Amino acid sequence: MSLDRQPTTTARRRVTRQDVARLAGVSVPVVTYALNGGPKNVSPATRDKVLAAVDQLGYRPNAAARALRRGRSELLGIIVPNLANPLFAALAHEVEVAAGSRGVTLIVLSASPGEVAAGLERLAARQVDGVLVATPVRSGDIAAIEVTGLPTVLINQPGAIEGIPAIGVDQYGGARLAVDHLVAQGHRDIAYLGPASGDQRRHEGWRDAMGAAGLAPVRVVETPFTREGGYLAGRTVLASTPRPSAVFASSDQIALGALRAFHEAAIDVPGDIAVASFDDSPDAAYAWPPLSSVSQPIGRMAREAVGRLLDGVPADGTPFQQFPVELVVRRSSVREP
Amino acid sequence: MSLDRQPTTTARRRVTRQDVARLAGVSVPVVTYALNGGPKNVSPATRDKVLAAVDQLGYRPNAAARALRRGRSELLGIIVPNLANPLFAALAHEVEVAAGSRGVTLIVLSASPGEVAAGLERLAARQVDGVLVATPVRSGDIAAIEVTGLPTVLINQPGAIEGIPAIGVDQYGGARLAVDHLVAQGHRDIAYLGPASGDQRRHEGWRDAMGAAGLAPVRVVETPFTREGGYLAGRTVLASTPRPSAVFASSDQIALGALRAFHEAAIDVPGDIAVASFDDSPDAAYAWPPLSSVSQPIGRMAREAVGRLLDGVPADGTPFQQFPVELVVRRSSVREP
DNA sequence: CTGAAAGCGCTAACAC
DNA sequence: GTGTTAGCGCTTTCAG
Repeated sequence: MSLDRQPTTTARRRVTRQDVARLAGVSVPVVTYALNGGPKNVSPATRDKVLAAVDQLGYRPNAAARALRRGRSELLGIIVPNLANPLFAALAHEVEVAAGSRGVTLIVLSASPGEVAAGLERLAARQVDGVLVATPVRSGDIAAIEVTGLPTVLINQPGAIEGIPAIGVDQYGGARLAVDHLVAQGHRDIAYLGPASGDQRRHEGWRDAMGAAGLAPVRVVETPFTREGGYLAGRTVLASTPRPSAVFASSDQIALGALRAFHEAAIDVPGDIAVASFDDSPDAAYAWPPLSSVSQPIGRMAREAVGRLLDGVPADGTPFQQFPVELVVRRSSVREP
Repeated sequence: MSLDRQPTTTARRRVTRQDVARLAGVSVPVVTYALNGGPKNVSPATRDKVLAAVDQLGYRPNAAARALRRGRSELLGIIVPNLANPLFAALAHEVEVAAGSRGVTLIVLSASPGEVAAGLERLAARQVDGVLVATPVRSGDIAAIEVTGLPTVLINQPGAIEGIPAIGVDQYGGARLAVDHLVAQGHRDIAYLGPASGDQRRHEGWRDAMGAAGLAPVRVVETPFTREGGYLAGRTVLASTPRPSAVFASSDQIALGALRAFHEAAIDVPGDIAVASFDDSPDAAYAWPPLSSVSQPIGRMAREAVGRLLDGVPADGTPFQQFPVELVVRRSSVREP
């Protein structure tokens, strides 16, 4: 008899729509209508009563129940290679903000290229409404995307793959921009630091920019997109004879690593070696010297991706939605910035 | 009559335990038992049948339904001030990995100090099993933590607050470590760069280290924990007369900004000004010169936090679980590293 | 404008 | 070892 007492001031345990309905003196569905602006209208008076009850009880709707019933979770997932990489941290941050402003919550998953499919499975089980994949996908992952049936947008990839929509920049054009700039600074011997096999548009951009300037694209130092890799690549560059007068690093992380190698060897940048790179991640401006880098409009891309995932792909949408890049010139590539 | 046909090879739309049970020729609960190692045992033969059916249909359990039923979501939340800050990116990454290895998924929320309570509400609505709060909490947030009733662990805070358990390092001791080191290098005039009002243990550590060395702790340049703030603080330091011979930056981000200001003014580090800082975030080692910094065992703290959230606080646990810090000495504070 | 009833997919008693 | 039953909290027909 004392079991179903309802406290009048504060909530004790889990408060449900039941409790709110009881306190407001209405039925459960009416609470839904009032709260959701639901499928039905509610008289202002009832609405106020409900809202008051919600307030008084500290009622908080149960997202799991709602997701189960509606089949949508208001959850978005993002798969990144590594959140500790400033570029992906910035991307995740922008996506989180964009999603949050629409009442949607973000799940972050770290997954290296081999783990993308597994990540998609986990997100699908979570009933997310859509997924943003920033880890480079392999062919097997495309199958996983299709199997899960999740709305998916690729980002930070060379382009759309087998019909999966993608958002990104013209990586080839961006790389040419950077290398053209180095050429314009008078450099004739420009090394490429980065991945060189597979679908590497930045590598191709370097190669063609060199070719277009009548230069031989022969200096390639292969390295993954990491600071550590960049450091080793930088040392390799220093060990080569003759030393190139400039390097194009295919990511800021690589450039940062190379910069460290150059500093340790007391090589002046840009005096002895000029450096340009790609991504313009937040740390590029605070490197020393500040890095000239090809900037991607991460914020805009994040908002667009969230929009596409939540509102559906525009019917007339091209599979690959391309955003403009811009070369931000800083000290690392010019004497007088 | 053709409506309930079940495809024999691949799943078409949403596959449920129903479908699996039907195909395996068992009842629904048995599927649960087999999949979960459930409350009941299942004969190996049945188990195999079930697993085969799961495989064949591409069945994926619905996490929303499970969460609704069990009252646990296998979801953890983390609230950070800004994911774009490398320290918090590293923290979130470690937490994600630790959670993932236990089958738990991570929700990331960016929230500045004023938004923590709102973030907690959102996470509570999501039925998360626990929350890690890395954004500095204010008194009002404690109430929110209590109202939501969520298992919460504070991290990156001065200590436990009003009984909310916390994980972290001895910020005061870490700061003293860094400043003592600068003193040992012969510096007598060491400026403090960072927040100085409120509960700022790092500031106190600097002050007391100075006092212990018989030096006057008079040089304070207030700045928030950002690169931009550090840059301005660095310029302020350069404008002061006489110029201090060393600075203790209360975070790496501040140090990075100051470093930039010093470079722009062609001030040699550590020759003209030595620098030491706090956090040892991933970018500290790749700054130039590499930053001497007080290192926090982020990975260990992340794993511990996840453990506490998932397994409950050990009964004998102290409210503030302290991890050791370590000063990593790099070039920024010594002539010969 | 409001209410009664059904069910989303899963798990946990409780039988058999 | 396996099946039956009930219900988590919410939304949605469908009646009134």
